[in-house]
Formats: sequence, C-alpha cells, structure tokens
Amino acid sequence: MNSYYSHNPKFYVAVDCIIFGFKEGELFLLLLKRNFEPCKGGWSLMGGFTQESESTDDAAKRVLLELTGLEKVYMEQVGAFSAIDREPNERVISVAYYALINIDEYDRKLVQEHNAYWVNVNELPLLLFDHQQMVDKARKIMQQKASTKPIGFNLLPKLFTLSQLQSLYEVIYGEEMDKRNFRKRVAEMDYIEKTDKIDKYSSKRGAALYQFNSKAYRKDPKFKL
Amino acid sequence: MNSYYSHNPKFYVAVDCIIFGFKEGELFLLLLKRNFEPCKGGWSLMGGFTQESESTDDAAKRVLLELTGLEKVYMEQVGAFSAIDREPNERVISVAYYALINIDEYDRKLVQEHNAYWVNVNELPLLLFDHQQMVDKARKIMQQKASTKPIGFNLLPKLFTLSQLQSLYEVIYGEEMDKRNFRKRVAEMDYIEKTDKIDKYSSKRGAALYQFNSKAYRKDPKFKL
DNA sequence: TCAAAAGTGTTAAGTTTACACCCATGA
DNA sequence: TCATGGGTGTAAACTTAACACTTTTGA
Repeated sequence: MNSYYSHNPKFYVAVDCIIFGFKEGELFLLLLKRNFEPCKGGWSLMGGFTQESESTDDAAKRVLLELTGLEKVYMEQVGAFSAIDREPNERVISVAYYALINIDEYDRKLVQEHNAYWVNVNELPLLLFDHQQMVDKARKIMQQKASTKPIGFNLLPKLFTLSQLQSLYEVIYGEEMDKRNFRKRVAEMDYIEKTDKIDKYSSKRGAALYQFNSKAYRKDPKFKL
Repeated sequence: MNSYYSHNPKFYVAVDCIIFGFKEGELFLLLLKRNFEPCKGGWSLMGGFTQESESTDDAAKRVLLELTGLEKVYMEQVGAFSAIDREPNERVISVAYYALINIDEYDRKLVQEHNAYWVNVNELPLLLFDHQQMVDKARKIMQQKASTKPIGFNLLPKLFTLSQLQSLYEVIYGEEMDKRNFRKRVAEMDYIEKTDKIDKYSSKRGAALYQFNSKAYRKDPKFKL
C-alpha cells in the first residue's frame, strides 16, 4: 500500500441512470418502484455500484443493459453527486448518466423483473435521495445538447415522420414550434433523408418517413433545431 | 455493515482543480510542477483527496484554498474521470472542477510553496494522467457558460475597462471581435456599470472603468456576449 | 508631433418569426 | 362528406456583421 494514498478514505461509487424514452408526443423516464432495500417502496432511478474492473462509464452501461437489455445506447455523464448525507445509511458518491433509448426496443421482461415503469417526465413521483436533482440536471444538459447535436434521433425509431420529430423537440424544449419553420430547418439538413416509405398509422393521408444518415451528418456536421 | 453495500468495492475519490486566471489579454492555468510523488517532476493540476467529512464540492474548495488562499471563488464541476488506469499506482476516481479567479489576488507564498506556476492555456506542457482531458472539457464548459452567464467577471478585477472585458472574451472564444459591436452589446446590459474612475495604465488617454453589479443583474438576468 | 489605445453610428445582409390554406384518405 | 393530420411559401421584424474616423495624451 502506497502511503501517499493510504491515509485517505475510500468510498462506494455508484452510478445512476436517467433513461429517457419518447412516445406519442411525450417524454418518459424509466423509474424503479423499488422492491428492495434501502427505501423499498420508493421511486428511484436505476443504479448500481462501480466495480474494480470498470470505469463509471462502463458501470452505467452495465446498469442500463441490466435493466433494458440494450447495448450501444447514447449515454452522457451528468455529473458527480456527493453530498455527505445523500443516502441515509451509507456514504455513497454517485455519478449520474442520462441515456436516450428507442422506447420500442427495450426488453420488457427485464423491466418487469426490476419493477420499473415508464413515467411521464412532467408527472414524476417524489424521487428518493437526490434523484430529482439528477433528473433536473440531466434534462438541462440533454436539452442543451439536443439543440446543437443530433442526439434526438436516439429517441425515435429508425424511420420517423416530421411530425414525430417536431413533437419530440417540442417536448424537449417545453414549447410549441411552427410547423412550416420547423420543416424549413429540417429541409436544410441533408442528412435528414426522406425515404420512399409512408407511415399510415398516424394519419389517414399517410406521412413520409425520414431517416437520420449519420455518415452524411459527419461530412457536414451542422445541426440546429 | 449493511450487506447491500458491503460486497461492493470502495475507491479513493480525488478532486482536481482547473484554475483559470486572466492577465494582459491571455488566459492562464495555475499548474503544479510536482515536487512530490507520484510522478514527481511532471506537470499536473492541483488535486487532493475527498475526506469523509466533505462533498467533492467541499474538497475542491478546500484544495483551491490550500493553493491560493482564496475562498468564495466561482467553481463549477467538470465531471468525474474514472478510467481504471488513469493513475499509474492506485485506482483513483477523480472529480474535476474549474475555478475562475482574479489573478491579482491569490496568495503568492502558498503558490510558491506548492511549486505552482501560471501557464498560458495555449502553451501548456504535457500534463500527467488524464489532466489534459480535464482541461479540455473544462474549457469547453467554461466557454459555453461564459457566453450565457456573467461568470467572466470573476476573472477580472472589480474595476475593469471595456478593452479588458473584450480581450477576455476574445481569448475565451479564441476569436477576435468587433469593438463597436462588442460595446453596443455591453451598453445594453445595464448591470455593467460605468464608474467615474479612469484607468491610466493601459493607455495615455485613459479608459473608463466599469463594474459588474450583480444585484442589478439578478433583477434582469439576461446575458449574451 | 506622433504613436497608441479609447471612443463612437450607420447600413446591408442574414436570420427568425408570423401566418393560412389546400391535400389525401379512411371512417 | 367530413374530420384528421400532412404538406407547402412569403413578407415583415429583428438581429448580426461589416466598416473608419476622431479624440486624448504621454513620451
């Protein structure tokens, strides 16, 4: 043991995941109705402890996989939360991450086993610990990022209509947008490509389906919505 | 010991400080030329270990105080850095913070004792560990924040000239700005107040000294530079 | 007297916003 | 046939960008 380090304390380092999903014009978070201690019965984020073999990024990916069955998900760090009394029983420092997933593609069985539910972000229950703070910060960072980087597409199916895209951005920003102005901006981004497929679910007339071409985006990475 | 926690590993949790200063049109970082192990002789950020009695925010403030003698400094978290091998000898998870200080007001004796030096951000030496990554992320966050919140004033003396303010923003953004357009924008922010004092150092003619009125800012918190 | 930084307005270009109607279709 | 969401262009308001000369004074 190296004496430079050894007189310093060590801490449990947790990760907590703010998992965003989008459906029918609403943003949702995947939350646990805890069927385990501590604070059994309360609502919380999905979390877990960082292991020796992992970075916190790895741990967050593992925890997300454990709950949703999903890999290669868009995740970004929200920050470290370290108030002394942030958990009641033990000192735990937690690093929060947010994830953007396609709400149609997670593993329903795993979610059920964990007693997790999709909850509308605007109707959140009281969250345990400092999880509300984490959610607030995650939303702020995600909103900021979504306005300048094409991360929103992670919340949509591969094929989406412009109305879906618009209502996604409306719920991220919490404000309505003008349809014509929105489509004008989309039209300028060549990497948002119209396909020849038609969505027949959302309307009688049918709406053109679009896709995000990430390779084309990288050639000319300008984004603003 | 609670068994829910006890089978998980614990970690040293460090903090590292990216300390910005501004002088004569240049941005500087306060860096250690390490006169202690590990990696004695290398350049690094000032850091320290989080203690049981502290949040990481507290630890960062303590570490900054230890090096500069300054309290009540503007600090913001940059994020957690947790790669398994980010330090060579021991597993340490570090939370980085940046600080904006008035470069005229730190405790020179303390800085000397720590073998710390102000280094131009555009001429940084090779930094140890992942400290360059921390600096890069800190600069990005700081730049973003400085464009929408009046945090830049923390880098200036209480009284400053508009030329100083402009050259500060030029070095933060890494681009030149138009003097008349800049002053027009400043003129619209009523909380950037002209005083009746004149700075005679920077020019023969003398330049009006301004101050940031934080109370006035809070009344109408719009900022954009 | 001249070098060096301070100070000061106007115009053109570009961007953003506001706004309303026709289309296609399934029920 | 009608209710529903899909799709389309223009003009005014506003914001941003470009630009050059006069002032003051210490050396």
